[in-house]
Amino acid sequence: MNLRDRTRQLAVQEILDTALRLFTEQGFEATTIAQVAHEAGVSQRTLFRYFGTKEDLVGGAQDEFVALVGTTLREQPDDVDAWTALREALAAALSVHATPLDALARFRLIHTTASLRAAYLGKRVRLQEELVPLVEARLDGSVPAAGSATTRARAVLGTVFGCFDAAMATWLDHDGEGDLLDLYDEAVAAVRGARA
Amino acid sequence: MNLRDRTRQLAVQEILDTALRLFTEQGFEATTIAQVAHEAGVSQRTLFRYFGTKEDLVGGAQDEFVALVGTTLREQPDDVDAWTALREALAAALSVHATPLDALARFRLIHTTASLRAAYLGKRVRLQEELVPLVEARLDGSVPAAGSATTRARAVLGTVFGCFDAAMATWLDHDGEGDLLDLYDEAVAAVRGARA
DNA sequence: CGCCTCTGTGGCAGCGACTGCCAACTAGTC
DNA sequence: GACTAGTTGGCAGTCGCTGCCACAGAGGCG
Repeated sequence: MNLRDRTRQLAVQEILDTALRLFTEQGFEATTIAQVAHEAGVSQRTLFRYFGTKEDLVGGAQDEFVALVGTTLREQPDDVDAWTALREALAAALSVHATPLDALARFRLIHTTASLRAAYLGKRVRLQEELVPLVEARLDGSVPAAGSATTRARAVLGTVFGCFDAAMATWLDHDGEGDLLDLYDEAVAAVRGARA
Repeated sequence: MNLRDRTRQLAVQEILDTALRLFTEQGFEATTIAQVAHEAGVSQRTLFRYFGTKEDLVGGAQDEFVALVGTTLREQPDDVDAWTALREALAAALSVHATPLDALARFRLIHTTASLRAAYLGKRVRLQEELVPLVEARLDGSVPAAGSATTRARAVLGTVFGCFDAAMATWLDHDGEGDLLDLYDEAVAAVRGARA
């Protein structure tokens, strides 16, 4: 790896750390880009070259999350149904967070800041649309169903992510105690009923 | 009603019409607030006094929608279960749109513009949180369920709105043909199975 | 080792959304 | 008809974000 690449990676990490620190200390809105750039030791212009928007300073990890859901879903065997495959994808994506404590801080920041939450939701919606064909291929064909396959796939995706949000909200309410995936299972069970 | 109030209402309508026209003609991002204000015959400052953000120029109807879902849900008889009550609330909220054509244009604009979509999703998430206690009171208590009532209520809400999004996406794909509520029923059926 | 090239960086000016402040105006009141 | 109070508009300023250009330093070459 080049010297250039190494220094750049160092700068990126420094920016991310500084940003998360300042955002949690004094709030997202109250922190200016100029402040983050200055304290991280880079120019404002460079900061915007690395991260396109202020929200990306927090949501960078979310991009990995989104990407991982997609790749994991693709890797599932063909005979796994949509619900199971999506659950596996969420589980895999959640495992990227090194420490749950870091995840808690980051998720809470996103959850409590309007603009961050909006940015996150926007990315998620885009992910959902990407996954539609993948889910469509896994729909249970044994039971004749009404409506187009696309609508049904979208409904499954909306439900999965809706239940994931429900689990996340409760998880944050309880300060990250308990397993997020267990809460997700509870949420899905509440909607679909207990099944094998 | 005062003369003041009347002229103000007139100005508001003029601004809304101008905004929707310009947004659909040349796109949301490509249209500046200055342009809308000028063509509507008011100052920029006044425009921002009426509408806090650029997104509100489109999403104003969404606010009614959101409010109507809440009030309708509250008005449902106590013995109506959560799913049915929420369906009724959505149906009532959808009926506010005078012409489906206007609704189509507005929904499509929101659906295809990233920032508008993010703003809409943010508002909806807030609505969901408001509705949690109302749904919680309507959860089916006849079957013992795992997990906290709050989580289950959030899951139901997430699913309902997730399915609504699925229906909306398909509805927009088909240029607004068919009944949105029928599509919603299809989506819910795909998730929960056909029930009485 | 010295030179050259080329990528990456920083500064600057500028745009657009949005806000606070103040002055001018005018609808409502007595 | 004058006074008051709420409305409006303009101005300046902040903040996120972008295009442009000059410069420095890293990587490749003889």
